[in-house]
Amino acid sequence: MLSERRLEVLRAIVQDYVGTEEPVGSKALTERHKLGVSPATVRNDMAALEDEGYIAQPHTSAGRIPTDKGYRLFVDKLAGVKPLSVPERRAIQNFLDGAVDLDDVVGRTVRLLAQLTRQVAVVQYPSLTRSTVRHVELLALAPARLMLVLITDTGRVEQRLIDCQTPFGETSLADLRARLNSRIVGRRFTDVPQLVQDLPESFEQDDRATVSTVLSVLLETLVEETEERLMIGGTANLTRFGHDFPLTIRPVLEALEEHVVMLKLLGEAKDSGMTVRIGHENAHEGLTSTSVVTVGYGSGDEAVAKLGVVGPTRMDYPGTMGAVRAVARYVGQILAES
Amino acid sequence: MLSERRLEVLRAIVQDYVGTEEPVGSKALTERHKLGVSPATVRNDMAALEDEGYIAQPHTSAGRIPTDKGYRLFVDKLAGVKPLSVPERRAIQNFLDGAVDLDDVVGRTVRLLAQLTRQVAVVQYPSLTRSTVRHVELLALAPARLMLVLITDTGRVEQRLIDCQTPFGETSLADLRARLNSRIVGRRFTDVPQLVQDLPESFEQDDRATVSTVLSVLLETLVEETEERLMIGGTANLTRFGHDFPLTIRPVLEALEEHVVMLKLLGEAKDSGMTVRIGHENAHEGLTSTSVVTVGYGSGDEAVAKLGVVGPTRMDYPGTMGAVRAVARYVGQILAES
DNA sequence: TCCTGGCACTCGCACGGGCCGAGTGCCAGA
DNA sequence: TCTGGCACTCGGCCCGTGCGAGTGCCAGGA
Repeated sequence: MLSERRLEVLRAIVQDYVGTEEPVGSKALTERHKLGVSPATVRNDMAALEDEGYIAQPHTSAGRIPTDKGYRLFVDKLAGVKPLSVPERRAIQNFLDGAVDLDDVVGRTVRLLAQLTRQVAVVQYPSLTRSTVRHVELLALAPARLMLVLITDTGRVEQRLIDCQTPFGETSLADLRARLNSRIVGRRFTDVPQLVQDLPESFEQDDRATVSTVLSVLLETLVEETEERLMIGGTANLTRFGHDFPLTIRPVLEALEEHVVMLKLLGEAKDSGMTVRIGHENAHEGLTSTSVVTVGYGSGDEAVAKLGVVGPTRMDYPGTMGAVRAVARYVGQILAES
Repeated sequence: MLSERRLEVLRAIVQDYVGTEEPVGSKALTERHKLGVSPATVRNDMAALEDEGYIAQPHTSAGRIPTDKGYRLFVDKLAGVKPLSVPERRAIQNFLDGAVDLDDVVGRTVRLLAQLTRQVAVVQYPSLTRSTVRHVELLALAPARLMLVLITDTGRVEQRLIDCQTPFGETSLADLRARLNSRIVGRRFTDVPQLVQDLPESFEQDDRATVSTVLSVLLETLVEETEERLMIGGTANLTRFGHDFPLTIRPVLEALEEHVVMLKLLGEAKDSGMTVRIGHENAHEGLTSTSVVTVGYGSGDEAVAKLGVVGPTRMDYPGTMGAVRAVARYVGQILAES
């Protein structure tokens, strides 16, 4: 177990390195922090910390920098979450209050997070897995061509074109529309499949094929709808990443563009509370030199989606965590109001 | 006026520089291109080209690189549009054919363009100013609560909730729906206002207020719908930009994130035909070291939106223009089919 | 008039040596 | 267990040098 002072040394190293972006040596440490001991003592402590794998030397005769493991210890034991200042909180609220619809809320949140943390912001759209069906509409565009319109309780609308093999009569259409709506309106997406399972059987032989087609398109649409979307912003902040540019940020940009990757990343985080994944803790290869801070947000007590930031492992963890948490809270409030 | 050969020299310089990314000298030029003259002659030509401002030397005793003006001449007079190969065309078609809805079409287009050109792709959603109404649906969610669903010929769907002061009967609703559709289906957004102007008068006194409300929401939606959106992708390609990294790409990333800026940029381009803006020809400051190749696309002969790529001024113009044009054509086809 | 070969010149860049200094590990003493 | 001292390491910086690509100019020839 590390002594109290050694932890203090580690904290000082992390803080200094985050501030200066340069390896920190024993002498500089004693000058900037009131550790109450001499550089020589600090050197011994540093050697111990290095043995344990918390810090490392880029090259002999250079200062130390924290390892992923070092940051992990820092985040878990040494750092708190730095609350935002009152003006910052007020600014967040003002900025988010101006949003007019869901897209706008998410867009503003992304910009806000990116600006506050000076890092890349990732905001997931509220998930629809818990959504319900508000209405299903079926329109005949042509004798053998239907349009299916699905309206969700979150206000989203999806439409699909359906080509049928055989023409579908107006009365059959009205019938199907009515039966569909009476069965699934107000029900959750996940419940729909079994609710409509036996529907084709109750139709005339001639219409069954078409009904089945319509149902399969409907189920497909529901599945697609529950697919999660996200918005990303602040990528320009990647330019403040490090010195060895192209190599570092290229994979990050690539990962960010693959929304699937990012969604998986968010999915791996805890549903409630804040998650910090540091460097190699991130499964995706392109993100092993980044840290990801995420938190769930929601209109009630349940988290409906997640948001967070992606930045260099050398980031200001307390400040970032504070900003992420604060933004998540305010977004939750906004969603609850609307 | 520049002689034929000097133009040829300029073309050779542009081609070599685009290929190697290094200043090109007179000797290398004569070796790689069959100019039929000696390096000394080429040197004289280069001096003349430099006097005219078409090429420049990064430093004395280095080769020449084209200036923005040089690229401009190259694009206008010396370069054609390089058609894509048959396999490439087939790949485009296959890739785009898999799209299920408008978002998917745009998303696939962005990825395709980014991959083909290895640059940043920008695709504007089909603008609705020239769009026509495919269908309007009115649903009663509650006695005094309606939902308006607007479907456009480009496949976009918008919905709005409408709270009425007085309940609106099912028959009136069906009536309004039918009359609305018969008047505006197939008509342009811009024509809709005058087409529905006198509609309230033909309804019972009791229903007029509601009809007016519905109409005003519809018109509002049409206006909002014409607001333009865009999707951007392939930003990872920025890492292949140049040598002096952070400074170059930071402003570009910032400009790309400001969709307003990009929309303005697209708006400045010609509506029909291809537009190439080189370096300082771009009004936005962050993009003065980039070239932007854009072209309109649409389902018919009219362009409904634009797409293009943003890359370094040192780009393969013929190839890029070919890819942009081809993608625009196929996207147009896809939109026309659906 | 235009092209060509030749020649002297310029200058960026890569290479190598030497110096400096920050930082280290170790050790003996308090 | 902490401290001061000391020798050592090694990366970064500065500088001088040599190389070579590239240039401009000029005189001669088609």
